[in-house]
Amino acid sequence: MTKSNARLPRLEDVAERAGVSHQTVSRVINNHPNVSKATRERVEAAIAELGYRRNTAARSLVTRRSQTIGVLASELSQYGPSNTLLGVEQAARNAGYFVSIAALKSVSRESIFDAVRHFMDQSVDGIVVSVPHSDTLLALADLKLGVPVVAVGSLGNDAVSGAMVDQARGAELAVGHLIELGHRRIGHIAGPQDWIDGVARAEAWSAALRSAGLDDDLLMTGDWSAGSGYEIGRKLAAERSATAVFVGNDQMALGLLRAFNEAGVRVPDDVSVVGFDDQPESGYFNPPLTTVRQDFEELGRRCIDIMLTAIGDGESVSSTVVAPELVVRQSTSAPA
Amino acid sequence: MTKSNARLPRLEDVAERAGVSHQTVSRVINNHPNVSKATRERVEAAIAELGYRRNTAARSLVTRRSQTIGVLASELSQYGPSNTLLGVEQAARNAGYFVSIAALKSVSRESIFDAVRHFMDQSVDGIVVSVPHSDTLLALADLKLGVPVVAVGSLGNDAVSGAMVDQARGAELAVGHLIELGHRRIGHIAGPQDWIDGVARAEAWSAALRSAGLDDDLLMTGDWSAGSGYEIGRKLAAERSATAVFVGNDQMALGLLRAFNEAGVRVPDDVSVVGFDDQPESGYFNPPLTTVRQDFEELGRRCIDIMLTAIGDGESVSSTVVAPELVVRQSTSAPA
DNA sequence: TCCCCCTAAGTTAGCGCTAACAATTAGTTT
DNA sequence: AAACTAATTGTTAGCGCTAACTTAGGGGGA
Repeated sequence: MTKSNARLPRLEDVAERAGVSHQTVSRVINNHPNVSKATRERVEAAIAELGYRRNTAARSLVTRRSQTIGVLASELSQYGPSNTLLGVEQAARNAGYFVSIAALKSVSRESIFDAVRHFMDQSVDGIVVSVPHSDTLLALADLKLGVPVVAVGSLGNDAVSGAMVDQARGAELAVGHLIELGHRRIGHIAGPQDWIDGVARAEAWSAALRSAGLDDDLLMTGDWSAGSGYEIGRKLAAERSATAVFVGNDQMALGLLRAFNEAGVRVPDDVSVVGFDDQPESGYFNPPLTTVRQDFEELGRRCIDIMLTAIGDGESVSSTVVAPELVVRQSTSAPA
Repeated sequence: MTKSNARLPRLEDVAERAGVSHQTVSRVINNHPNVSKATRERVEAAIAELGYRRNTAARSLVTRRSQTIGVLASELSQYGPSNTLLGVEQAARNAGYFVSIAALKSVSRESIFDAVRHFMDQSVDGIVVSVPHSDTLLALADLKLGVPVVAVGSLGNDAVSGAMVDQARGAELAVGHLIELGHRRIGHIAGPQDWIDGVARAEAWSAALRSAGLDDDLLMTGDWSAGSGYEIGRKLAAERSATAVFVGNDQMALGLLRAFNEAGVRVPDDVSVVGFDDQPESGYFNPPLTTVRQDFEELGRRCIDIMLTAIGDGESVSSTVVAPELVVRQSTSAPA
C-alpha cells in the first residue's frame, strides 16, 4: 500500500524468493490443487513478505474476465435504488468482484446503449440492471450481449432473470390492512405505468379490492414525486370520494399528507393513508406514515447471488422474491 | 454489441483490413499526430466495419493505467452523497473513465483500508473520497497511495485536495435570514461533530450570531436522522427557549417539525425553522421548509475536474467552492 | 522387479496492446 | 543533384499473467 518508485513485485519476484517457478505461484494464488503443503506455505510467505498483489489487467487479458460487475442504474438519488446499489456493491465486493457503475440521468434507448457499450468496453463479466422501467428490460433482452444480465425487480419477464420484492404481496398487505379497519372506498395513487412496480402495485390493489367485493374505480396516477402526490391530494381533498388511500410510494404520500393538511382533511380521522417503501423519514411524517417496508439491500444481494450463479461462480440461488412487511403507524385508523 | 462465438476483432484485424500496420491503427485510436488524413480515414472505416473496440485489459497492462476512478463513499442511501455520486459518475464517464465504487457501511480505519486495497488491486488511476468524516481524510493522507486522492467536502486540509460547498456561507445565509426577520434567540441543531460539515455549519452559525451581537448558547447536537431531530424537538418544545432554529439538515428538521406539531408548537408562528440541503421532499413538509440548497451534482463534477487535473488529463480547475443558495418557504416568519 | 499412473512441479506460448526504435518517403536547402 | 530534415509508417519487444503441455519423481500392482 505504500508508494514506492520501484516496480511492484510480480509473480516472477515471488517465485524467485520462494525458490519455485512463477507458475507454481500462480497455482497458489488461484487455489489450484496439486501444490504440496510445504511449497504452498513457502509461497504464501514470500507473497506476504513482498506485499505482492496480482495485476488485474494481466489476469484479465489472459482469462478474458474482468472480475467486474457493471451496475446500470437510474433514479440513484432515491432511497430504493440507492439502497439496492448498496446491497449489490456489498455482495459483489464480498465475492471478490469490482463494481462499475453507470448512472442514467434519463432513461432512453440511446442512454442505455451508451452505458452498455461503456460496460462492454470494460469487458464486465455481468450487468445488473436497476432501471425500473419495463421497456428497459426489453431493450436489453434484444441486445444479446454475451454476458449475463440480471435485473432488479423483474420476474415474469422470461428474457432476463432477476430478483424482486413481492409487490403484489405488499399491495395486498396494505389494502388488506385498510379493509380490516373497515374501509370500503379505497383509492390508489399509482406510480407511472411504464414502471414495473407502478403497474404491479396498481394491479394488486385492484385485485385485492375486487376479491373483497369492493370497487376499484378510484385510481389516479402520479410520477413518484411528492409534488405529484400533492396535486392529486388537492383533488382528492375536494372530492372526498375515498375514506382511505393506498399510495404508490412514501414520497407521494408525503405530498398527499401536505395537501390534506392544507385542505383541513385530517389523517387518519377523515382519510387513512398507506404508503410504500418505508423510507427512514416516513416515521416522522405528519402523521407518521403506515407503509410497506421493502428490504432493498437484500434485493441487491439477491441479484448478486443470481449473477454469481449465472457467471458460474456461486451456489445456486434459494429464492429470488423478497417479502415485504407492513409497518403500521398513525396514518391509518377505522373510518369515521 | 452482438454476441458471436468468433473472437472479437483486435488491432491486427483492423490493420489488415485497412492495409496498414497495427501500430498505425493504434495511432489512430489514440489520436496521435503524424497520421495522414487518408490513412486515418481508411483505418476509421475499417474500425467501423469490424465494430472494433479496444481491449481495456491489454491497454491497461502496458500503460499501467486503468482508466478507472474509484469512488469511496459512505452514507450512499442519503440524498447528498448519492447525488454527489451522480455528478461524479457523469463527469467521469464523459471524460472516458470507468467508475468503480466501494460503499462503506460503517466508517472505520479497517473498512477504509479494505476499500482502498480493493481499489489498488484494480489499479485505479485516482480515488474520490466521499466520506464526510474528518478523520477519514487524515487516515487517507497517511497512506501515500501513489495515486491522486480527491475529497468531497474538504478545504483547509492541506493533505488532500477537494471540492466543497461553502458551508459557512450557507449557514450565514440561513442565520442571516432569521436575523433579518427579527429573531434574536436562534438555536442550532448541529450534525455529529466528527463530520466536516457538521462542524463547519455549527461554527458559522456561532460566528454569524456573534457578529450580530447575539448569543450562541443554544447549541444541540443530533446525528442527522429525523429521529434525532424529533428527540431534540421535544426538548425544545418544552423549553421554548428559542424563537428560531437553524437545523443542520432537512431530515432532522423533519423530525423537529413533527415534534413541534405533536407538542402544539406552531411553525412558523411560534418558532421559525431553517434546514439545510433542500431535498426534493422539503417543499412538502408541514409546513414547507425554508432551507439552504446545495448542488451536490455540481460538487461531484468539480471533484472529477480536480481529479482529471491531478491525473494530468484535464484543464486546470476554476473554482473548488460551490455556492449554496437560500430557499425561502413557509417555515420562517417574523417572531410573534 | 518393472511398468503404469498419479502427483508435483517446470517450460513455453501467447492474451492485445503501446512505447521505443527503425525505416521509408517526401520535401527542403544549398 | 546531393544532403539534410521532417513527416509518415513499420518492426520489435515486452507489460504480467494463465492455460496447456512437458518433465521429474514416487507408490502400488502384476
